[in-house]
Amino acid sequence: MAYRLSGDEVDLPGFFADLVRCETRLYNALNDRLRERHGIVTSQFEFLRFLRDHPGARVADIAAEFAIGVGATSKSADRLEKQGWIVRQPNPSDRRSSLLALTDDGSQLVYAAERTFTDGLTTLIADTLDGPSGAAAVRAISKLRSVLERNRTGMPTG
Amino acid sequence: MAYRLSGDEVDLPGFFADLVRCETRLYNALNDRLRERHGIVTSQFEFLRFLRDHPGARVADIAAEFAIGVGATSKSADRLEKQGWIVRQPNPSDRRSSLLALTDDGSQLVYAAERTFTDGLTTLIADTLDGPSGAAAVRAISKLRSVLERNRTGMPTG
DNA sequence: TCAATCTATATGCCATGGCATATAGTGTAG
DNA sequence: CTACACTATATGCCATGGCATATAGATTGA
Repeated sequence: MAYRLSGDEVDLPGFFADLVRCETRLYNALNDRLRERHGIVTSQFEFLRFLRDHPGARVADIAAEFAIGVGATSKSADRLEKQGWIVRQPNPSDRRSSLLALTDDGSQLVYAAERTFTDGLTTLIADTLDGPSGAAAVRAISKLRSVLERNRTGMPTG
Repeated sequence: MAYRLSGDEVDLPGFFADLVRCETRLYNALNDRLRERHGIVTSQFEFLRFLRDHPGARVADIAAEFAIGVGATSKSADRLEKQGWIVRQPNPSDRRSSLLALTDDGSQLVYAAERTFTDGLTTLIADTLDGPSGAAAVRAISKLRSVLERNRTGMPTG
């Protein structure tokens, strides 16, 4: 009996290990599919999809969303820009930053990759998350994310 | 209504995003604590802890556990060996491989770091996973991991 | 036994991210 | 208006992991 919570006991290290293993394997599996069919990996798909849903986002906005550093985000944007999928547009209200936006190519890529991504995810985990206990898990992870974001947990320095 | 599962609907892309965000932020936050107090990061702690719990594991065993490539695992072992935390012992039954084991220093490190790790995790997520819905989530993630491992989902090539 | 094949690991090259730092631009107190 | 602090991004160096390949050792079939 390692932990005493109010009424339920949870093996937190075990839960963390499971969470990380799931994330790693799903990321790897989706990378394979996206790389083969679209020449991108999952992190790039997520970046492009965020930009589709938040046009004009700045580097700092993307760093905050994914909890990675602004330096890494800037370099990631460089690579996507070099591929012709995004552009940096001047920010009229602050010349230190740029507004990022998808190009037409980038937009088409996101929509095509989104099908691959969603289909892959469905194949990989839909059955397992089926039923009320799966739905409960989905809600609990969503709540955990909210708490971590509210507390600004795990934001990299740079 | 994006997906129809038997009785429940789950936003799989949303779930995946939440899962990845939680993993990233928890990993980052634990990295901060472990780096400051012990000079290691979470992936190294997990490697060392696995070796404590599975003495004599080979590189391939560790790669399978963490769903990373054997090349990456070999290099990770190099670094831990250089720090004096693990040793490669000759494998009497197969001279291609080595049996990995903790040194005394490595063993002490694991035990000290384990306290930091567990305490950090408790601070970060125990409250949020409290109660029956948290316990349900823990079970569901555990089940998801089992399914992914059984299917050998997302094992890297090399 | 021995060639062919398979296996376990190591290594090289590349991509990515963290952290530290540099630089340009912004805001502010006086 | 100007010095000073602050902010947003870019860049350099390092660590890590993926993938391809190399190599030593094991295994197998004739």
